[in-house]
Amino acid sequence: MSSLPSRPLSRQSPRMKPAVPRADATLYTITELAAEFDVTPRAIRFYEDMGLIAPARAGRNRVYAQRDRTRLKLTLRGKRLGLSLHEIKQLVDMYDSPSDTAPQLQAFLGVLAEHRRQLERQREDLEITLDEIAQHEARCRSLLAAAGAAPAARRASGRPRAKAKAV
Amino acid sequence: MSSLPSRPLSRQSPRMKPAVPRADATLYTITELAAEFDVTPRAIRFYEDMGLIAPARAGRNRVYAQRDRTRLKLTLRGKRLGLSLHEIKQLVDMYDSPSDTAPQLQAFLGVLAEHRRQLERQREDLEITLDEIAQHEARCRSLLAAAGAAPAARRASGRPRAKAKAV
DNA sequence: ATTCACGTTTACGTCAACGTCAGTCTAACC
DNA sequence: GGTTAGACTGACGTTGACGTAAACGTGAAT
Repeated sequence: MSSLPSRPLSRQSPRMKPAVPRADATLYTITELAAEFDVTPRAIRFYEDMGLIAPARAGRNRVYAQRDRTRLKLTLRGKRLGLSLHEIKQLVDMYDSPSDTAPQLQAFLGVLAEHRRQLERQREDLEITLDEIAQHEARCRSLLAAAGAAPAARRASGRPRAKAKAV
Repeated sequence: MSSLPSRPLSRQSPRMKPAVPRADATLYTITELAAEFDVTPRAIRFYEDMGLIAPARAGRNRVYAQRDRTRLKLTLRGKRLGLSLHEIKQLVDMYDSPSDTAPQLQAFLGVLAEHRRQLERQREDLEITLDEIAQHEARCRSLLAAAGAAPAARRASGRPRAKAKAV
């Protein structure tokens, strides 16, 4: 009944550029994707429930094409940015929606602008935080150097060399 | 019983550099901070429960000094970066902990390095996403321009000018 | 024929991060 | 002196994002 190819649903040959580059027909099972992106199948199914992915089916089983893989990738990237699944959906839905009417396009621009504002603020926060972390690291290292040079009780704990280079 | 000054717990004068710049003694109530940072008092109390802030008390009431205000600020910045309150605590705790012993400093460096890795990856994700958003915006605008120029039904909807400049 | 090894659905559990009440206290103002 | 305005302490509710367990199906290997 099912049309699933026996085992190697995804051919192991990694990059086999076809002569005619028609939309890469490589398919994946849910556990393959889960392993590749280091998430649980449960999470992937959950993203499907939330409308983020919509894989095809072979009988009961889910079959993921490149498009689905991409959407999953975008989803996880969004997660790393701290976006909610709802926000992520707003974004990934635009990636492959035709959306031709003017009002729709206007709405899209609105959403995009909002996300851009948020992400740009995040970028500021990020730079500041990374700067501060660098400062703390420098301070720690200089303290370690001072503590490692002064006391009589000197041990070979860790590496002897570590030149603190303040930023 | 309480030593709370009657009303203006926080003097409205914004920047009154004292001749002797001793650690800015300005104090804040919880609602003042809540208003300033646009969060609820409940959230601030929750952060206290999580060990992120530890304001002094005047009787039963919380009194926030500059140090507390700073930690709250750092907390909210961490939130915008998508960090958990636990992660945030790790970071802000380092901001004002003396921590002199070598093992402690080593541990700190480890935590800092980990956070830095995470944030640097996040920065990559951020740049990519912002790029993609810019592309989408450009595409939307060009579509709007094309749709606005062609059809007979032409409206004065929005601004007529908007030159899409692809990245 | 049975046993895996995966995959599926359904349902309930959990954890973080608060929101939302309810009841209380207290300083202040009329 | 009564009331009103903030602040406080529980305690329970909620939402998002899954984890976990149960019960079942199914092709492949032994």
